[in-house]
Amino acid sequence: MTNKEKILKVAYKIIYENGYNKTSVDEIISKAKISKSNFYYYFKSKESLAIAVLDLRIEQYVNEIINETLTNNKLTPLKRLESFYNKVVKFHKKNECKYGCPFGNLANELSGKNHKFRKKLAAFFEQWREKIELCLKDGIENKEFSDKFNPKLFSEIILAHLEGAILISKTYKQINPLEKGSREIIKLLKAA
Amino acid sequence: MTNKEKILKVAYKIIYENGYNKTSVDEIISKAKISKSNFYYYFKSKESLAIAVLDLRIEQYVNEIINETLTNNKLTPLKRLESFYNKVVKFHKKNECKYGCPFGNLANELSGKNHKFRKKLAAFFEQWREKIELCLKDGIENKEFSDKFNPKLFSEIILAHLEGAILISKTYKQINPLEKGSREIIKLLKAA
DNA sequence: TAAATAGTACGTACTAGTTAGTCCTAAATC
DNA sequence: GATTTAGGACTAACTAGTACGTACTATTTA
Repeated sequence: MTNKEKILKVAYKIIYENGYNKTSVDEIISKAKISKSNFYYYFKSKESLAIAVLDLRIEQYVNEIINETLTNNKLTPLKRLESFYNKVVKFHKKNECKYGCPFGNLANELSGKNHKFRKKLAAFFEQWREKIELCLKDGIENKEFSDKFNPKLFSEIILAHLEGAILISKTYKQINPLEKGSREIIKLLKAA
Repeated sequence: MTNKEKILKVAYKIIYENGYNKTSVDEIISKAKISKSNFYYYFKSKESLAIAVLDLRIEQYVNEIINETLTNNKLTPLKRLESFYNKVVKFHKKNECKYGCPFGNLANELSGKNHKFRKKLAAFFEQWREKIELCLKDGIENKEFSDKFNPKLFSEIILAHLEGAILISKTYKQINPLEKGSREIIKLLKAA
């Protein structure tokens, strides 16, 4: 692993667990076991590192979560949505709900003050929502989902609910709000 | 206004707008125009001030928002929920969606690392959810809402959706996700 | 030989919190 | 009635620590 990769790997974890502001360059270089000059050889600032880390996370999330579930046309739309929720629930269970959503956290912390982060996160949320919308459309078409839902509006609700449920699960330190809430939403979609 | 009240007033605003970690005692005393020693005369730490501010916010939110809308039995359950959403939407419109939910923000920032804040926020969320649940129950009883919804489960969804929608509205800098999402949820509840 | 890496000391800014003491009022004492 | 005392409200100056980022020298590696 190159030193640049080490930095990214360490920062990827710390920024998620502690947030951007609470992550220090000193902590990153100490955990990555590299020198500070080496850090600034690869990244011109803490912010530019965090942007790189966010890009990485988005890329991985799209490849490993979204493309495997929501846009996986080996599955029926219902199964896509179920497997999506299952993956998300599994992830947060593994973390004991401690850390919240990697994107929601940054959006909350930074989007009020930092335009760069805000725009990147807004674009990602929108991309994500579109995948949900497509899944809903397909599901309505093949009659797995009730046709009384407006796919665009309901995709917004699903995404917002997901972000809120992850936050509340983190606050309660219980998976229930996320797990039961998502199950209920699927039930709702199926109901005719 | 006493100096203690000045501190609370200034901190109330700054902590909401900038978060706990990004709010410094120096900024508070500078804006409140008091000395640092005077600050520590009234509050033993920055944290204890923030707890006091949170208590104040919860009290005000219960009195001015929840009791005026969700548990206002001069209104029908449907009107209660509608007026609740209207107040929330109005609040965030006024802020240009910039600052998010005062409680969600703190939950996001602190509940992973600070037990005191986490417990207080979890208790408040639960209290809030119960009011929504009651409103739903009443609405099902008087047939304004469809009886196919489990009030407890759906109150969890409403609260989670609200928190998520506020966050996404903040990220997009647009009221749409919150405003249209909440309207859609009410439509859903009414549908038979 | 040029890119990559280490080490380390700094500079500047900011942070939470402390110290030691002043000012003033009101009650207690002589 | 004059003097002492107690204590609440308040202040300026300071401490000790952390943060990001830079400077500079020196070594390793491809």
